[in-house]
Amino acid sequence: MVTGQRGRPRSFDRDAALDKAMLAFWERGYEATSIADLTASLGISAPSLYAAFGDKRKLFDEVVVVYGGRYADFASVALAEEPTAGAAVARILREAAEVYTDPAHPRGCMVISAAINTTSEEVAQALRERRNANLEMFESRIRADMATGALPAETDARALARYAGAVLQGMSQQSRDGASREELEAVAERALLAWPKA
Amino acid sequence: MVTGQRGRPRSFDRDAALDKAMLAFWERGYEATSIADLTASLGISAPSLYAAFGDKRKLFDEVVVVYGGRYADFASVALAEEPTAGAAVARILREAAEVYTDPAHPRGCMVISAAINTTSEEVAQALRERRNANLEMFESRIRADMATGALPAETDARALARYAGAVLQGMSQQSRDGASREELEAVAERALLAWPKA
DNA sequence: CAGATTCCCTAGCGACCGCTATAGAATCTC
DNA sequence: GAGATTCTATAGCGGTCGCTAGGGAATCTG
Repeated sequence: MVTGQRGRPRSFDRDAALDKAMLAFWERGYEATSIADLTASLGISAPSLYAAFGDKRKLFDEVVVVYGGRYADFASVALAEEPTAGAAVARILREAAEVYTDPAHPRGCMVISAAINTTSEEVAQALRERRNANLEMFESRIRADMATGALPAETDARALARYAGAVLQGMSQQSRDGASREELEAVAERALLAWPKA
Repeated sequence: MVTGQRGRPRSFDRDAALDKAMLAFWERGYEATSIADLTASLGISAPSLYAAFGDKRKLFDEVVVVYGGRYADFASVALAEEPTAGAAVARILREAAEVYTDPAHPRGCMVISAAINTTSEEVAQALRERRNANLEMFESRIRADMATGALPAETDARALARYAGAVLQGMSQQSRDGASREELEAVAERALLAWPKA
């Protein structure tokens, strides 16, 4: 006996709705995106949204997971695939210039911009921890290079990781302030000139 | 005949209240700072606030002016005083590391962080224009250096200005994410290594 | 088909938002 | 002193916030 779904089936595509919610949160941020905005964007009513996703906070948490897998993994992929931290950061900055200005979705990085100035400290903290986790990914990759000699042994790994993170965050802001892909690519190339030589 | 003030005099210091409002907006941003927050911080009731400052938006506009004069002028001062754009940017990044982490006030730059993700597009636009005006200040100073030969004639002035702005914005974000003054100073020194040689 | 189940939407809850009508308190001019 | 003026706070306006009760609609099982 196959346990088929009982009762009336959901009349909308949950994954498609999640995508629309992601675009809304990405564009306007967590707090400025109201439930009314979301129900309008997703084309469903509030009770359907709550039945499918729990509440606004849980919906946002799901959105962050989807976003991370689709638009933020390029960083950890580059860190894993490239032979050195420097090559990985170079690839990440160049890809960021492209992703942050892709007209297919809102500008910049959602993890960076969606929970600035929110009254919900929990949400702000969740994204802050994600950003700091990315910094630590950078840092440990830099330390690995220091061990192999790809970076000088006296490198300040934490400071170098912060530098990469700061450039990324700055590029995200610049993209939302109107910078073009070409301008961001020039920023990336400029920033890479400061990377320490082996 | 001196036209003395008629009627009951104001019972609070308007400038001191403006300072307190600045700290509140700086800490939490424009939208997340409610009138109730402000009346609590300033120690006055809502009608007194409205009588003295007009409305929330006008109060914020005044706050931005005060903030600009007290915490953001260091950039234009450096651009005017230092002999080259490079020297000015070096001074600005180093001073930013200090100002952004000064325990006497909230972290980071209010112009950068106070109107991200606001439903009031007017306020967001006002600060965005301020940021872009700063970029243009950088750019024209860079062009001046190109004219005197302090920078190569083929320098991409706009891209270089964007780079300086991106690093500043990134440092502001990093400071709000917990970076120490020393870490930001290291980021500044790292960033300066990418500045073009004459 | 009947009955159970699960979805859908309308309507509206209490809380907070920015803002203000109103009236009393304090200080001026005369 | 009287009266005009301008401050003060209480109390509350209409609107939006996140969220949900309640009842009808659609699809399941048997």
